[in-house]
Amino acid sequence: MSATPATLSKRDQLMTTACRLFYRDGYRVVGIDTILAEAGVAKMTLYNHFPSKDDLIIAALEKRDRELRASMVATVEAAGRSPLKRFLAMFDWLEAWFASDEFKGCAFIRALSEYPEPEHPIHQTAWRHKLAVIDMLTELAKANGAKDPAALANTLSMLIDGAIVAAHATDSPAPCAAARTTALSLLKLATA
Amino acid sequence: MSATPATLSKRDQLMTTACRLFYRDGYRVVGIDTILAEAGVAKMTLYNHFPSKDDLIIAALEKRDRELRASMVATVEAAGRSPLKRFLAMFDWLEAWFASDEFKGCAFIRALSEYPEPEHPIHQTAWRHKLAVIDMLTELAKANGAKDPAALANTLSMLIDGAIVAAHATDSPAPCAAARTTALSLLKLATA
DNA sequence: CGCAAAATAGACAGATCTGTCTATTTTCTT
DNA sequence: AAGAAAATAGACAGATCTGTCTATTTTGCG
Repeated sequence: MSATPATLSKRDQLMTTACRLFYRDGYRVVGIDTILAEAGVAKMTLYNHFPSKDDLIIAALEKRDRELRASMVATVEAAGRSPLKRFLAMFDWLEAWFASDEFKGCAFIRALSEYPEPEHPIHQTAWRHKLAVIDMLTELAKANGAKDPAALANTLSMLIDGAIVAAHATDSPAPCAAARTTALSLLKLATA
Repeated sequence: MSATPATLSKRDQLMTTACRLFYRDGYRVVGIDTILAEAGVAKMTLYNHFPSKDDLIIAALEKRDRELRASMVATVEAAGRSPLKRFLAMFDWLEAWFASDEFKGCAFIRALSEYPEPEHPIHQTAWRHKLAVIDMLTELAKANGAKDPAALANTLSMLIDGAIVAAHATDSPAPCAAARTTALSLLKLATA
């Protein structure tokens, strides 16, 4: 059994920096050398851990997926036991994210955009994140008594993605309010 | 007054090819030389018409904006005078687009994604297209008696953007149906 | 301590990119 | 037909990119 190293492993340093730079600037525009310099890691260390830049991008996306969903879950859990409060907590989470300084839209939509071929591994990795979020929304819809939780979750996911795009495009958290109001209306319709 | 040339001007040949390749593959990944070779145009001709690649991208986006909106308007007009039919025609348009072979998501969302800085001219050009579509939706909402047409149009725009992302990610026109159903529900709510 | 594994710096290949320049040819207009 | 404007091919600069290789140093572990 391998002991946990006191300092972050080189692999983790690499992924943390890659995650940040890819999200801030883009996937194609950020070069390997920039990440290496900022992470303080040698090039061969990168290529010992990842076969190619694309694999690093995929690892960064998977890392971000884990972190974002853990953060969503934490916010939902903190909202208590009321299904409606838990449902609305997703939009609190969204609003806080939109208002944060680092917000630059959705890393996964942006990955889908930069790698538009459906067969591309990066494209598929990005979509898996959306599916995982839809699963979360389905659970919330179910807990709120929606008649077709999966259908509602799909629609909510679209609404949220549109809000993210609008918030990014306008550099404003305002679209969250419209999304929240609409989501509430749709939830009422789905339980009526 | 300049006579209209029988053949397409070099500028137009360039923009048509650029538009197609940028949409198919992406903005950063497509090089100038590729566009020039495919368009059959010399490099200096490009730089006599456009100061830089970014300006070509902006011109291509503006061209696509004009074409897409003209196509939307044509579909809406062809739907006749019934405000509801005209409203729903937008989703017919969307569905046909999703089902087309060339469909690769929204060129403007993808431009926002590749140029995530809000100050970037390409970012702003892309957002102007979304604003123009929201204007169209506002008119349709008004004609259908929505109490707050602008608010409904904003929400519909988000829903549509989310549907485009989902259709692109899954390479399937299915998300359009959910968007259409939801749009109808929201329209009813907005007029009640 | 001593060895094996991991990480290092840095050169390197080979390709690609945007944008510039020149000298020549084609095209359009009068 | 003549002159002006537009377009051409192609070389070129200078930067950047991913990925490989080597020789050396650092690190972790028994």
